[in-house]
Amino acid sequence: MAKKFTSSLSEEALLLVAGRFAVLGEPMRLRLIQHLFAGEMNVSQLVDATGGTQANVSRHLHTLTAAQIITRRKEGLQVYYRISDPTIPQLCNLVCGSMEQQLTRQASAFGP
Amino acid sequence: MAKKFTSSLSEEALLLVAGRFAVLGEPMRLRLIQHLFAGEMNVSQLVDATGGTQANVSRHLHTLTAAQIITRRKEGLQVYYRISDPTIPQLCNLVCGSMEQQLTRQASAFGP
DNA sequence: TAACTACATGCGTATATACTTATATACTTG
DNA sequence: CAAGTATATAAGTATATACGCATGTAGTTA
Repeated sequence: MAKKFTSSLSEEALLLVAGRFAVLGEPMRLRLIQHLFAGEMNVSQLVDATGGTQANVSRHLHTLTAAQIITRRKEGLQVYYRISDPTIPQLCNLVCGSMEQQLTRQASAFGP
Repeated sequence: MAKKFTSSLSEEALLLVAGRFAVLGEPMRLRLIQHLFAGEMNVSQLVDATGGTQANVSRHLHTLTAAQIITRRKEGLQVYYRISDPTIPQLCNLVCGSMEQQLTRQASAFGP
């Protein structure tokens, strides 16, 4: 059984969890993740898809890889990345739904 | 039906989602959230519980309130905060479980 | 081997933000 | 009203990090 965050956690574990949230807290990284939901892509494809510079995309991919959110697969000259952590889509959808609900509720405060 | 992050999202929505992750990406804020899982607490109690300064705790509580993760209830001289977004515990536990699994897998790479 | 392509990385700069100190505000009580 | 308490905020500093530019490295092809 997995240890639950809600029932007290060591400071060290808390820092790890915060680190993971922080990794997901950058728009460019989230953009990369979003594109990777469609399936495996190489760096050039991600550069085109996101409109970022090659250097910046590469760096963020490194960060995501270090966080074990995505994995690297080298094929000749290209490097393909894909999402390796199955909780990432759940996580994103959970947040997305929560945000939508918040905004809907706020919007309804201005009328029916 | 809530819009899913996994099926393409507007840039604006993506920024909002990133912002929420970023809010959860600070250790002190996560520490406050963790203590609030036990129930409603006022600022002084949170200062004691976390060991932070009053000013810093107050600022982070403001950030969490702005993100609609917690709500403020003023009672006389004290201000009580509590978690208002029900997805927060789910979110934290999801990440926590994922981290644990990662580390367990890594640990097992060093032998049985 | 030379030239080329895809990706990674070192370094500098700009910017965001966490934290501290000091002070302000809001409420209570004498 | 004065003094005290709980919380918020303003201003300054320190630090982290995202980004751009330049360059390095790995692999391919001529």
